[in-house]
Amino acid sequence: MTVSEPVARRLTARDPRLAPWRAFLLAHARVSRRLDEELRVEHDLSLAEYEALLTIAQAPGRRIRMGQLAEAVLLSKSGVTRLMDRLVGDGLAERSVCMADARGAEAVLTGRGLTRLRAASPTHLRGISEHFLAVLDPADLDTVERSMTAMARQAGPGQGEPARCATDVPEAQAPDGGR
Amino acid sequence: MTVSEPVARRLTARDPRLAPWRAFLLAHARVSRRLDEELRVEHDLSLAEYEALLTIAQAPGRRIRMGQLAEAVLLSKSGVTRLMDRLVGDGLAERSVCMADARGAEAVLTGRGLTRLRAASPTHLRGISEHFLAVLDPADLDTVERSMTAMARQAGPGQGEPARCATDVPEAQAPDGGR
DNA sequence: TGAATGTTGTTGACGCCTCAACGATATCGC
DNA sequence: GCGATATCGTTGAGGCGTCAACAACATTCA
Repeated sequence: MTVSEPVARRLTARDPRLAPWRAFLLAHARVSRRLDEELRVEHDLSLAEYEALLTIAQAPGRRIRMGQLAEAVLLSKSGVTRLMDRLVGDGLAERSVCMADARGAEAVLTGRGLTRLRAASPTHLRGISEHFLAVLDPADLDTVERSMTAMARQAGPGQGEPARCATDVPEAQAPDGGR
Repeated sequence: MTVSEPVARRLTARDPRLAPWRAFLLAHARVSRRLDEELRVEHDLSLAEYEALLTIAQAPGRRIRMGQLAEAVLLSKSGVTRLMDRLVGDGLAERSVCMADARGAEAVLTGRGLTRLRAASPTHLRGISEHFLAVLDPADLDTVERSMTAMARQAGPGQGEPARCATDVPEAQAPDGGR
C-alpha cells in the first residue's frame, strides 16, 4: 500500500504524528474532568479523594503508608499530606502511627470512609465504563494498554536522561582539573 | 480462540479492564510532567505557556481571541486571563483590542515571544518524540488516535447526559404546578 | 428603537498542588 | 556504639487553576 516510507523524519510543528498526541491530551482533560465532576456532584468527593480512599481500602489491613499512597494516587508526598488532612477532617480516614518505623504514618480508613467509598464506587465505575470502555473497540484495549504502559515506563522516574549514577563516574576524563 | 466470551459484564473494582485505564492515567501524569519540566529547565516556560505561544503563533495573523485560546490550551477563560497576564508580564505577548467586537480582546505575539517559542520548540518536539512517538509501535498510532478521539468526543461538552434542550421540554408533564 | 437576554473577558475568593526546608528517626560504615 | 548520611512525613510559601459575580458590549425580537 504505502510507497516509500518517510522513515521517521525529524518531528516538526505541523507533523501529522502530533495528532494522536493532541488527542491524548484532549481525552485526558475531558474524561478526567468528567469523572471528577460526577464524583463531586453525586458524592462530594474529588477524584483524588476517591482514589485515595480506594487505595487505602484495597491495601492489606485497610492501612497504607503515606509514601505508598502518594505513589498510588500520583501525587507528591506533601500533596498526600494535605489530601489526608481533608479526609481526616471529613472523618473518612485517620492517621495511625507506624509500629515498624517511628518516622512513618499510616493512613487508615474509618467506617464512614468505607461507607462513602462504597457509595461512590458505582458512580466512578459507571464513569469509566461510559467514557472509556464503552467508546473503545474491545479489540483495541490491549493496544491502548501496551502503548500507555510503554509511555509510563519510558517517562518514569529514573528513565530518560543517561541516568548518571555513581558507577558512571569516569576515573579520569576531562582535562580541566575541577571547577 | 477465546471460549465463551464474558460479554461485557458490569464493571467491578477489580476488573482487569481497569488496567488500561490506570495505565492511561499513569502515562499522562508522567509524560506531561516530564514535558513540563523539560521546558521549565531549558527555557523557563511552563507547558501551558508554551502551548499558548504556539497556538497564538499558528493563528492567522499571529493573533487570536481569548476564548479560542482557552479552548485550544484546554483551560477555562479565567485561566487564560491569568496565563496571558504572565506572558504579558514577561513581554512574550500583548493584549490587543478586537476591532470586530468591542468586548473582546486578542492575544498577540511579540517579537520576544516568537523568538522564545522558536527556541523552545525543539525541546518540546524532542520530548514528544522521546516520550510518545519513540515508545509506540508506529502501527499502533492510528489505534491510539482513534481511541483517544473517541474518548474526547464522548466526554466532550454537550455529550453524556440526555442533554435536555429547549425542544425537550414537554408541553405538560409533572402534576406539580411550578416551584 | 429599546428592553430583555446572551456573550466576552476580568476579578476576587479560594482550592489544590508543588518545591524547599525542616525535625525526627533509620541505616550504614567503621 | 556512633557519626555521617538517607528517608519519612509535615510545614510555609507560592504557583496555577477553577467558579461565581461582574461590567461592558452584542444580539434579539416585539
